[in-house]
Amino acid sequence: MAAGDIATPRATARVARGQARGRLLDAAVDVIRARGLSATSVDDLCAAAGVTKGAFFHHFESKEALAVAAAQHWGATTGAMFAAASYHQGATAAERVLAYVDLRAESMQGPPLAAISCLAGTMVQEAYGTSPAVRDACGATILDHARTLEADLAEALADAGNPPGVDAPSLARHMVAVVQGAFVVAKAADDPSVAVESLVHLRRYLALLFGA
Amino acid sequence: MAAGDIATPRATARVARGQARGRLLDAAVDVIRARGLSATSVDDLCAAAGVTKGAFFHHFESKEALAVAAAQHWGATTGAMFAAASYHQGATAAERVLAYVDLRAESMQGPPLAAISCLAGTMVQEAYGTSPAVRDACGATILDHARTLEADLAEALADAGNPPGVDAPSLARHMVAVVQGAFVVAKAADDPSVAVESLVHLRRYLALLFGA
DNA sequence: GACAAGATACCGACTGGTTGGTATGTTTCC
DNA sequence: GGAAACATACCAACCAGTCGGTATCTTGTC
Repeated sequence: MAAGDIATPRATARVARGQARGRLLDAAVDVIRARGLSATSVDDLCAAAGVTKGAFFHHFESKEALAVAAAQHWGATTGAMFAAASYHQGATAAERVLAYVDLRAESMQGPPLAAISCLAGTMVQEAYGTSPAVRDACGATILDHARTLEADLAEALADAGNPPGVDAPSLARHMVAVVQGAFVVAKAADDPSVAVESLVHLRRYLALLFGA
Repeated sequence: MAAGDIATPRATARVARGQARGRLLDAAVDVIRARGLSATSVDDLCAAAGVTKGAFFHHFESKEALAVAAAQHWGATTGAMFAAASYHQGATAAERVLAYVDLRAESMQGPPLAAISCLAGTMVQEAYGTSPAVRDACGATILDHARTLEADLAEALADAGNPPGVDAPSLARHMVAVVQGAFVVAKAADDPSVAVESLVHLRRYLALLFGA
């Protein structure tokens, strides 16, 4: 651009320098969650992020590397959200666990169906047979989240006299399994309310365990 | 081939005439379950079925049409299997429901992880944002299966005095949700035993509902 | 604080391979 | 002999990834 030119706006909206990586990760979460990993092209991602292909491959060495980073980004984002949530303020462990289930149920009621899904859960099924790196990243995200539930579960079970055959780690994994399954049947029925119904059953199961 | 030539064996194994459609459907179930729909190419499917591309597009007008047919084929195959299963012979409705859960748990223990998944559940997540026809076919398969559980559930709940807030249709959908979620976390953990654990929790929930 | 020099961030045309799909020819069965 | 069931060659679009180049920032030196 010569010295005296007026600032010429670009035809395509472009993004400020230094933001490409973050915008690509955010766009990846949105687009991959809605359309799946292999149905999403690198060009799709670039268009959604307002970034060029050059920027994409400057920050990520491959589409697979972006997927791994997106899974970790998803885990960090949602992890921070759950860590800051108010369900931790319940007086008893059982109350905190049930409030967590309520929170998850609430978050399934507002947004459109395409948005109420888990990036890690969606990608782990797709990547299981094709990309060990993506599978590992998604698996770690899901199991890390399950682990954050274990302490309250162990305490709540102890308060209930430790019902035989029930342990906190497997119960935590069951809780995330129900959430993931709820996403699947919600898409099957094309109706978020069936996901909420499933969480109501999960809540009842937990209440029965804690109350008995 | 001139008249007089000896029967020349083909380099690639080819399949008897009239079997192409069935072999393609079977191959689709296997390959798509393992690698996902959009990661599976038409050529992959043809190779797995021992069939040429000409045969593929003779029987299916598009890859999407094959996916729809595969979802229906999956529903018919598994539907027949469950209809013929021995869990229907339980004396009480509660016993039949619990025996169904046991059957599903057993079927998660033998085969390799890639094989213990649901075609419809895997595809519905992937196709939700890209192909309404595939989504509908998968959704119908999943919800049809849930409906086959409703009669026993309604009877078992009635035997238990109809616990308040619990209805058979939503409980049936919850059961299939847990199964679908179990598949997801099994892949996340790369370990089928976490899927079985989840079914144990489902069984306990049902037993608590029926016994109270 | 000016300036050279290297490093980082980004651009976009291009490429080789793959994809879903087609056009047309051949075989088999009734 | 005609229709259904294939087979083969082919195509245009798309895809992940490359590469030579440019713009901006950082750092060391005086």
